[in-house]
Amino acid sequence: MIPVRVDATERVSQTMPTNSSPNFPHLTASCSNCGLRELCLPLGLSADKLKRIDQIVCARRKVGRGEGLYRAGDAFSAIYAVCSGSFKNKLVLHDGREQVMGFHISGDILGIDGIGEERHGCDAVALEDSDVCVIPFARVEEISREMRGLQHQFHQLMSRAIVRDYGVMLLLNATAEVRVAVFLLDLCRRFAARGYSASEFHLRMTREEIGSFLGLTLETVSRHLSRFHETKLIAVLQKHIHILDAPGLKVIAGAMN
Amino acid sequence: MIPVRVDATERVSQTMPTNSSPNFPHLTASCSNCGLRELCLPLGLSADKLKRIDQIVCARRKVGRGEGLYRAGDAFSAIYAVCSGSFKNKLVLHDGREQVMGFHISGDILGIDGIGEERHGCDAVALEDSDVCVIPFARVEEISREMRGLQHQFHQLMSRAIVRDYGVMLLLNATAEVRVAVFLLDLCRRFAARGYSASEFHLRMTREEIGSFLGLTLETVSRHLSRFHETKLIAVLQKHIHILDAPGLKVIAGAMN
DNA sequence: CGAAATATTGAAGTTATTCAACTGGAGTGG
DNA sequence: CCACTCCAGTTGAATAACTTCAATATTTCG
Repeated sequence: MIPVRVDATERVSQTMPTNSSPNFPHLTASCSNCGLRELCLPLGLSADKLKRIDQIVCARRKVGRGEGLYRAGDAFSAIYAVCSGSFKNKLVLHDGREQVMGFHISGDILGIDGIGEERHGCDAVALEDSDVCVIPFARVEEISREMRGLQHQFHQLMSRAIVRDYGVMLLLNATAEVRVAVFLLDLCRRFAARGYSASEFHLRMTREEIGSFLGLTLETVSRHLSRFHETKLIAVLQKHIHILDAPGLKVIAGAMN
Repeated sequence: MIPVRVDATERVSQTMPTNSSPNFPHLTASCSNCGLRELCLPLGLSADKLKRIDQIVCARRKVGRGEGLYRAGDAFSAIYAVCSGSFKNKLVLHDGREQVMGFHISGDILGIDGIGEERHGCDAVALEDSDVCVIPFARVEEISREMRGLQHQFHQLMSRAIVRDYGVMLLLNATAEVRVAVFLLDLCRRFAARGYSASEFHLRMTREEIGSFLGLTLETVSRHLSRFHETKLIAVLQKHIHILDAPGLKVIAGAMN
């Protein structure tokens, strides 16, 4: 099935898909029928193993735009798989400023930062109306003890989160131009992996949130987006982004690693 | 037992301790007798459970100063617990520059970034002659399936690595002065947790390596160390650091979170 | 519709980097 | 043992990059 370009607003606000395209998760809280299984926790598990972990998801939960899924300090009991929509992970600093630690879209797992201290280490806030699968962590550990496939998959998932963080650290030592370029390309890559258009998308986050994540001011983000627009690397219209010259962006981003 | 101030050179070059102080790991590759068990993988496990995981460590390995424990791209098969000495984790960028991702001392676990892709994601290089316990990862998973205590401990360890990375990301958005202050205080804290002096220590890494880690140039690191020296927050003599006014440093560092 | 939030753009100011000169130790070999 | 060299570190001056402050435009949402 060839992924078709779908308007971002349509795409993400559609909570009840009418087909079984891999782009759209079923509403049922069952991994074996979920369109996201190749991106999410069950990645790489065979069909019969999938059946066994269907019981891992305890419930679906809707989170409205701007609502929190969990907050820093909340007792940790479950991790969450994003089914639809998107989230930011953020920290509120002592002076009230907010630091964005990452953005998450469908297929991503949220909340593993809570395991270490038995409470969540940051806030997860929905950037739009979203759905998550609630996965009680005790159940992950329980089934992991019985199924080495799931156990290993979960370990890989945590390890990859660490490697991703390495990437963020690298990013934070690059110039503002490089940071913005890498940010855009990273979004492209993630959308593409989900069958969405990699060349055109809606930013669900504000310039301020992007800036916070990239360690820049919102003005700097805006300026570099404008510059990319001027140099015809992208077309920006508010939150609509159209990638016109991905190779060109990659040249800029390539200055990093 | 009150931790006594030990000269850093003495402390770290001493490979065969003569007592059973918690400061010094025994040479035997057995967790139940290891002085680091409260900092390392076995943290929180009861004595009888400790016995069961004694088999988890496969061997000890010595790594000479400047030698690599593993390199980015190496096939992943084991994680490592630092017994003595210290390491840097680094990435070599396409242009040959080196990016330091972190520093690790005794009790720290190295290599978990390799789980996700089955190969190591960065280089681990000894900053001085060091010893590690080699822990085959297959054995970690195997014993984890049988012992929920170890399983949970390992999950917490990975989760904490992620939270630590959050801290690094925060740090990289702070001013150079704050970064250097936080770096020093973090070293203090980690040394103190191991029973070493928190107020006086030897830096095993160069200014360039500190700068790389903190996202600063070596000159900027040097300048801020000098400024802290001038303002009597610390006394610097080459790689010897004496913390004179930890509260003062904390005030500066506090500007972060 | 109107208020509040978000985004853009310019100018001035601050901070860290770059380039460069110099100092001091550690290690080497005569 | 001393001279030599190399590497690490310090310090200064000029430059570049990002931030801050400010004004204005645009959009979103109640």
